[in-house]
Amino acid sequence: MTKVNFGLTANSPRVLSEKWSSIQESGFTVESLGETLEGGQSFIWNRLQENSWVGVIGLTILKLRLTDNKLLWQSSNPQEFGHEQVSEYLWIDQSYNAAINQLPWRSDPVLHQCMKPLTGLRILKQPFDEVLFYFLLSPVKSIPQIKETGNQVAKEFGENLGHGLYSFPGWEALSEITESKFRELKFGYRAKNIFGTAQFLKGRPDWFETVKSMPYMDARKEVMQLPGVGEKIADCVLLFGASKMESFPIDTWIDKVLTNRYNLIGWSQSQKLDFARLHFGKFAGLAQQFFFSGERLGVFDKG
DNA sequence: GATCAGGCCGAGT
DNA sequence: ACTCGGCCTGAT
Repeated sequence: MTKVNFGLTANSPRVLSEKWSSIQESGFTVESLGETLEGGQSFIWNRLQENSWVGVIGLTILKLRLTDNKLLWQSSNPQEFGHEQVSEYLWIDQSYNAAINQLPWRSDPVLHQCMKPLTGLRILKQPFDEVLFYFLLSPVKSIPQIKETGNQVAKEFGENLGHGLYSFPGWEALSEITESKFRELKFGYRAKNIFGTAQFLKGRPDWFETVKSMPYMDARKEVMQLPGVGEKIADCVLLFGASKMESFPIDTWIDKVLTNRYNLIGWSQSQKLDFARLHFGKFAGLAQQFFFSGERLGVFDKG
């Protein structure tokens, strides 16, 4: 295996290990890992090759590679972010299989059709604060645009980790930045939401942990008090950042699936949401991710 | 140059 | 409770 040199000095705490560590039977395929990392739930992953990716989680650079059904990883900080943290981040444990088992794919051909080509697709367990930031940036923007804007903020205000990689600055740092500065960074009308949220979070260091510990509906109500957070973004943030698997974000793609594939023509948004929660159950968010990736990959176009 | 995006919010029905 | 237009910016 080639040594991966990310340009860090030898005594840096964030130097990458030379060897790859491996996780057997991860359940991922190249397709499902790619969609998990790049399919709109996270904006910090970059594909290096067809089967390898690099991303920044907290202050850790993580590199992933899938070969021969084996998942390989390298962490820049294996003491703090090692096997256990990688497994948790990627939802590699038995609870994933249990979640898949609870989805109604056996009696739902639409869902089953989406799941088949994406075996192993996960909901990532990302840092809550970072997910909130990225999804506040997301309205009416494409994935590449969100990635680029977020990356610029990390570059300007985050920590330089080497290799052109930067950490998410955190809300404490963001709260020191003016709205007009955000507008210079092309946030557009999202600038006032990021600014307002940063001001709200200032002096509330426990807010994220508190919300995470709340039941889904309470947490949803709490998150929706933030400026720029409506139902859709609240559900994204809770699903991807707080492991609230009941969350079922309905964006335009999912709306299309519900309308066209489940024939909910003429149903209101709240009726569609009721249907989804009832039909898909407590892992509705996982079903949502299969739909999102399935629609993106065009599984419905093939008849 | 117009129009429209992976949404939110406030105003009006 | 639901519909509508405005909002920044960038891509067609």
